[in-house]
Amino acid sequence: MPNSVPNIVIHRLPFYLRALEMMAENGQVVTSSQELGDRLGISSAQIRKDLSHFGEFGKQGTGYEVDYLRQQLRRILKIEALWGIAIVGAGDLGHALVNYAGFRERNFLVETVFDMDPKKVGTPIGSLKVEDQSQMLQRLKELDIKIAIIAVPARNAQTVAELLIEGGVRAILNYAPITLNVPDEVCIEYIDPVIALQSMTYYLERESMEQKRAVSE
Amino acid sequence: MPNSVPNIVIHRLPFYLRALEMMAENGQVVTSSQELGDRLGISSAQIRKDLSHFGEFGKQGTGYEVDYLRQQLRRILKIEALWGIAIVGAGDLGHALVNYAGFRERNFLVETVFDMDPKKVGTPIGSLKVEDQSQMLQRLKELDIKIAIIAVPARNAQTVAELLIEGGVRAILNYAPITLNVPDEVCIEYIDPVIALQSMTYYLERESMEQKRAVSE
DNA sequence: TAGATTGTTAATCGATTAACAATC
DNA sequence: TAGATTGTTAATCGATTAACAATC
Repeated sequence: MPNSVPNIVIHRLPFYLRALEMMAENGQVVTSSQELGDRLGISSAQIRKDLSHFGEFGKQGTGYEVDYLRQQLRRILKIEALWGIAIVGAGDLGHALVNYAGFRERNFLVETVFDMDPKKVGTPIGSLKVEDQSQMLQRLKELDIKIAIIAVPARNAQTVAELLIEGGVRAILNYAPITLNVPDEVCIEYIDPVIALQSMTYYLERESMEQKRAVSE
Repeated sequence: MPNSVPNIVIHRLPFYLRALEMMAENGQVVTSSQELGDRLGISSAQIRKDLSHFGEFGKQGTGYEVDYLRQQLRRILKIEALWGIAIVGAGDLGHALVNYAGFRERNFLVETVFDMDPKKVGTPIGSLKVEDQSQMLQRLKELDIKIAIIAVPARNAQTVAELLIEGGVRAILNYAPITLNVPDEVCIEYIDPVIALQSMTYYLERESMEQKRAVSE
């Protein structure tokens, strides 16, 4: 794949888009790499460089039209049309995810939610009903689902991932606190709040006299 | 700050730790940079290099003692003792976070949860009661809270962040879909599932005949 | 025209990796 | 001893930034 765009650039584009969406909401018509950079804590040069991988979207002297750049970024990220997603795991987290309005607002539609616990199967969450995980393979194919979110305990996550992939899923957002093994052609992203906290405590000082007692093991 | 460890290295350490915790659970006594790397999809050289910023933890010929390296990483990340955290926002997400057992298991204790909605104040979540956001400043100081999680709508997030910082918070995990402006000395990490999804769709193909219709604006 | 800002180049900076002596 | 694996060096690779001609 010659001249492929660096992954790190792709990961910044959604942040550019998010800032542009907000500007558009506020009725702002044009912006500049300088302004975007200030908002996002990124240099203006980096923003121009990143965008230059995909074409020329601005005008010298004036900057970028918010609406146009927003449309272009949506096209580049392939999020102009709706993507259906499946959620696996109907615990507290699964519930919160199914009910999260931000997916629909930003063109992702939660089409189905699965759980392996017979007591949960059939119970309603929002407008959906929890489906049986044993039917997952078949249902994923029926619905032509390409994106899934894993919200099951760590010990089940690898098995679930394999089942998802067998069912045709090509992008996985994994909330289980474990690194998964997936083929190269499958995209995977991780969300683990504890990992995020742990990389901040490094920078904190333990200053208080009375340290809180550690959990005994 | 001479010779400071790159931020990207700090961000990998929690993943090393998470893998080691799992090995320890399985009763594994020693590991190698090779094995850790294979598990995490990272080169063995990178793992050795990362660790070398902090000292020598292995033995030539045999590798690393799982338990020892785990202890050292906990010390480096300053997570040997318990950290108290506050959660702001008692919606679906706030609920899921307060009830998430993974915090306690990994040495973070949710000490309090706030909301600005009078109807939510006083209601129980797990063993906590939702507190009034107007009391937040005072309560943060009383409890000596250094770490907080923002789980409020985007439009309120900046104000909440400023209040948290005024209350002494030095590390913020922000779930609101907006980039926040905080002073240099405050750590901030972001979790936005939609951003994670959007950087995966770039790599997906729109192959199906019938594209799902986009949301109209 | 004067001022502003883009897109792009080249230089700089930083991170990753290959390789290997040291040594368990 | 032979095999394995560390910690570290130097080379490579890639990303960021400064600077500026082009031009709106």
